[in-house]
Amino acid sequence: MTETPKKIRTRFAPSPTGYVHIGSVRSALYNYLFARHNDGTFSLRVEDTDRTRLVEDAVDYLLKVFAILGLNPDEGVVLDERGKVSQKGDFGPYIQSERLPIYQKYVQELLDKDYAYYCFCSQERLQLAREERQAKKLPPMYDGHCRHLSKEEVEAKLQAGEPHVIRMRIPQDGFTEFDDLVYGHIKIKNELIDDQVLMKSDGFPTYHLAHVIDDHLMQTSHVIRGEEWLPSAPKHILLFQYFGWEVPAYAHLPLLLNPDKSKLSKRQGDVATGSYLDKGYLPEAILNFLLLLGWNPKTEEEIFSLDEMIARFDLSGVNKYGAVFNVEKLDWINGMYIRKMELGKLVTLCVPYLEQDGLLEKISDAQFRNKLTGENISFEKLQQIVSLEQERMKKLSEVGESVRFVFEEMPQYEKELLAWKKITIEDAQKNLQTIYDEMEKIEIADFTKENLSELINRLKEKTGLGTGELMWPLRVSLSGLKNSPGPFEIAEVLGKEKTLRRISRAIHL
RNA sequence: GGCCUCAUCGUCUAAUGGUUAGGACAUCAGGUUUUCAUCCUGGCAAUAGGGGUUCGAUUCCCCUUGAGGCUACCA
Repeated sequence: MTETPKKIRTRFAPSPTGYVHIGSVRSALYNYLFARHNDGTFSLRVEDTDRTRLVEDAVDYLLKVFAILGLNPDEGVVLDERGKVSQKGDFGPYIQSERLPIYQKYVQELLDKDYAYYCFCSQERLQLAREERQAKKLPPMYDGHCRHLSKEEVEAKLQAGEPHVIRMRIPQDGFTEFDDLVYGHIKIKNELIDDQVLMKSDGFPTYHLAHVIDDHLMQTSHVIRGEEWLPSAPKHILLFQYFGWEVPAYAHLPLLLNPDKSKLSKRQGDVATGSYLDKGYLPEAILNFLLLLGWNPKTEEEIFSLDEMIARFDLSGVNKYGAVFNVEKLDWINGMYIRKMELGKLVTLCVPYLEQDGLLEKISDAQFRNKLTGENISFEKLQQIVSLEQERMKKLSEVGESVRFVFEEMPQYEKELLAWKKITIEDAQKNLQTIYDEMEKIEIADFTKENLSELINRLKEKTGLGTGELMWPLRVSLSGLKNSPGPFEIAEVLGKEKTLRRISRAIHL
């Protein structure tokens, strides 16, 4: 008789605190990939038990970021067809603040079994006790003050309405151990585990209680979460045992680090996923980068589409040590994706950045207006403009600055820029005149980069001038820049009339 | 302080009880190119230290050192 293999169910359980930490996205990604790879379910549960840190609309924001990234949960808190936050699945509610009666029921069970007890200690007393223990160089754990209150005492205090919490009763001896899918066997002395608060005085559960109850009830098969939870995992194991429940598989993920190797934090850089998106990092590039921070495919491949990630991902490829979040590599990956991208899609993605930089105004999906000159621009023309930069961009936010010269009526630059190596400004202008005269003869319809290239080749032969002697001044006259795309491409995009106007201007500077 | 975890180029990482310790990013040099970018070629660059085990250790064990995490009625 063979058992049906257990359905793989993973979850991502964020707290709605207002922004989406890039490290959370990596955790979510690994959960997502693991579930997908195993034909399982990926769900999202909102952990809003800390009432003091709630931020309005945080869940809505988080789900939108996840939708952009393509990490939509199958179950739990999701965005419905109309883009509204809703819940889906058989194990709801998926928002912890809506599950209070459930936690109360189970914590009562713990109380009944004497695996938990009421604690009436004030915050001040706890603070003092902690300091005292620290002064004696003892671990700053709860001192067990309320551990042995009699039933009567507890009853009396409860009757009197004294504020209280419920703590977990940890065995004084023995060990708690478990096997982590990443870190291997973990074993810890019970005497070193604190009598953790399970239920706070406001009636909300702590993370520890809620995690165990929810992940049991929601049939989570694999808990994949950050390494910061490793030290408290034994408490969770113990709780599962207290309830008599099967312990899920745990996989703790190494932390993402600042350049100085401390835990990735706001102070030392950008940790808000939204700001990477705003800067023009592509969702697929962000995921690809995050994938490689802590996981490797055991081959030398580095660029993976989401489908490839799903096909390849497994927990055995996860590293044990933290990885520095190194933006240079992200830039490279992003550049790779931009270069590979279909031009039309790239244009669509660039439009908001061009609008933001005040270069472009969108009239319809196919019609735009150059805000600097008031001219109309077709989608096709915009494609030509963007293609000038496709190979050169690292992130979308750079597009405006690099193509601004195309939008301008006339680029502004110092005439000295026309000079190149031993070519003086006057030489450059003379060469430009030669080019101008030849270009003028080309029909508007034939004003293509191929024909222009041919033209310059002809001129080189005819005049004996070197490539750079013609190209450098031409490029500067058209772009006004020290570094820019090639002059033929620019000329084609500008068209004959504007090209000639710009050359003429350079000649008469 | 206590507990837990980790340790290969600057960074992300691969590899094996026997390799010239591999790849990528970054960097440097050269080529292509009017410039920058792309692209191509090449260079620099690592097993933290000390003990074991072993014919042989970067790999296995121990210690030291270093780094990080946790140590809340936050998650």
